[in-house]
Amino acid sequence: MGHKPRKEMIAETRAKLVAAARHAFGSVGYAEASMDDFTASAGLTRGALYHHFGDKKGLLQAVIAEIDAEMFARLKIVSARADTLWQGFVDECTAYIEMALEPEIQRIVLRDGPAVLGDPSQWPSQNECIRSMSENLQKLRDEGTIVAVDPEAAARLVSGASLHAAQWIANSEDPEATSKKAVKAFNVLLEGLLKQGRRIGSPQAPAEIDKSLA
Amino acid sequence: MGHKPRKEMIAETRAKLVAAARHAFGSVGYAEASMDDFTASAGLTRGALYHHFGDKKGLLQAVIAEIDAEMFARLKIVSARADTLWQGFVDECTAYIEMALEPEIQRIVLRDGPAVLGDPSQWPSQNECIRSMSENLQKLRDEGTIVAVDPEAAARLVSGASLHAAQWIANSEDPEATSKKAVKAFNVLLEGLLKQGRRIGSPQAPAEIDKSLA
DNA sequence: AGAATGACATACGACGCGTATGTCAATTAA
DNA sequence: TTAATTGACATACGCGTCGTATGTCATTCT
Repeated sequence: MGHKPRKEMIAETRAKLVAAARHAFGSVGYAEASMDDFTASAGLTRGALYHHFGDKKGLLQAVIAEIDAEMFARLKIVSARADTLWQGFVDECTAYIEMALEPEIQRIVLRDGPAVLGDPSQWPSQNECIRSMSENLQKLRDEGTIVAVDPEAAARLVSGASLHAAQWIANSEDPEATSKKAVKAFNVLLEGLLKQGRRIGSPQAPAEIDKSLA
Repeated sequence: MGHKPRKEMIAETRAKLVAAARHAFGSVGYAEASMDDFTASAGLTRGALYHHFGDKKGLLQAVIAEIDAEMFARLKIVSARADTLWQGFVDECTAYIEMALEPEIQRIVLRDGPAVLGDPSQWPSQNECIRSMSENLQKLRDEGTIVAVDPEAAARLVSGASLHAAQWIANSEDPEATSKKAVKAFNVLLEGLLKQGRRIGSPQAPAEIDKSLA
C-alpha cells in the first residue's frame, strides 16, 4: 500500500502545527493559548512542536511568516493590475487597510507579534510589504508624480497611518461611518505626496474599503 | 511620634507598587516580569498588589494610565507655547514622535499594552492624547488653514504615522539619519492637510527631533 | 472599649513552559 | 540483507508563576 513519502509526512505535521497554532493564537491570543491544548487538537504533542520550532516564540514566528507571505501575495496582485502607478499605490494602501481589518491579522500580527517578537520594522517578513510599497513610491518619484522624498520613509509613514486607521475602524462602534471618515482623511494625506499641479480635490478615492465591512 | 496618616500610607504603597511595576515592565517586559520579584523590590508582597489592582492586567492599566497622563501633560505644554495654531500642531506631532522614541513608552505603551489590553484606540487614556490633537485640527479647520477633513480621523492617521515612524527610528541602525528622512517625509504628508495656497515647500520643519537622539 | 472594616501577608493549588529522556520507524552502510 | 544511525515524535519531570483563599493586625467607628 502506498504510504506517503517521508518528507511529505514531515511537512504535513509542520503545517498541522502551524495551522493549529494560528487558530489558537488568532482566537484566544498568544499568551492564553496552551501548547498542550492546540498540539492535541492537531493530534500531536508538545514534543513535535519543540522539535520543529524550538519554542513557543519560534512557532509564532512561523505563523506570522505564513500570514505575512499571504499578505504580500495579495498586495502584489493588487498593485499589478492597476492602470497607473499612482492608482496602484493607492490601491495597495487600500488593500493594506482591508487586511488590517481582519481580526486574525490584528491579533497575531499587529498586537501579539510586536509584544513577543519586538518591533515589526525589524522582522524580515513585514519588510516585504514595506518594500513593495517603497518600490512603488520609488517609481512614482522617478516618474515625477510625487515630490522628492525618501521612498522607504514615506512607505513606513503611510503604512503606519493605514494600520492605525484599520484598527480604529475595526474597533469602532460604527465601522462603516468611521471607515468613510478615515478614507477621506487618508486620501488628503496622500495628496501631500503629489506634486502641486496634480492635486485635484478628491480624485479616485479608494471607497472600496467599505465593501469589506458588511 | 508623628506617624503618617492612613490615607497617605495607602497612597504611598500604591505609588510604590506602580513604580516598581513600571520599572519591571519597562525593562524586562510585561510577560517576563514576575509579580513576586517586583513586589518584593518594593518591600511588599503580591497580597498588596491583588488588593489594590485586582490582577496583573489591572496593574498594567494603572502603569499605562500614569505614563499616559505624563504624555498628555507634556503635549499640552508644547501646543500651548506655539505662536500659530499650525505651528502648535506640528510641534505636538514632533513631541509625540519624541516621546515614542523612549524605550519605556515603546515597550509598555506601544507593544505590551496593546497585546494585553487590546486596541489602544479604545483606552480612555490614549484618547486624551488623540483628543488634544483633534482639538487643534478642529481649530485649524475653523481657521481655514487646513482642508475640510474630520479632525479625529486626521489625528488618528497622523498619530499612527508618528508612532510607526518613531519605532522605525528608534530601532534602526542609524537613528539620526533615519530621523531626518522620516521627518522630511512626515512634513510632506502633513502638507497634504494644508490648503492649496499654503504649501510652501518645507516651511518650519520640526528638525528638533534629532536633538533627542544624542 | 468592643466591634467592624480594611490593608496587607501567608499558604495553597493548579497550570503552563522548557528540558531531558525514551521509543520506534526510516534511511544508510556494510 | 542486516546492522547501525539518524531523526521525528511522545513521555516524564521539575520549576516558576499566577490567582485565590485564608489569616493577622492596626485603624476607625459606635
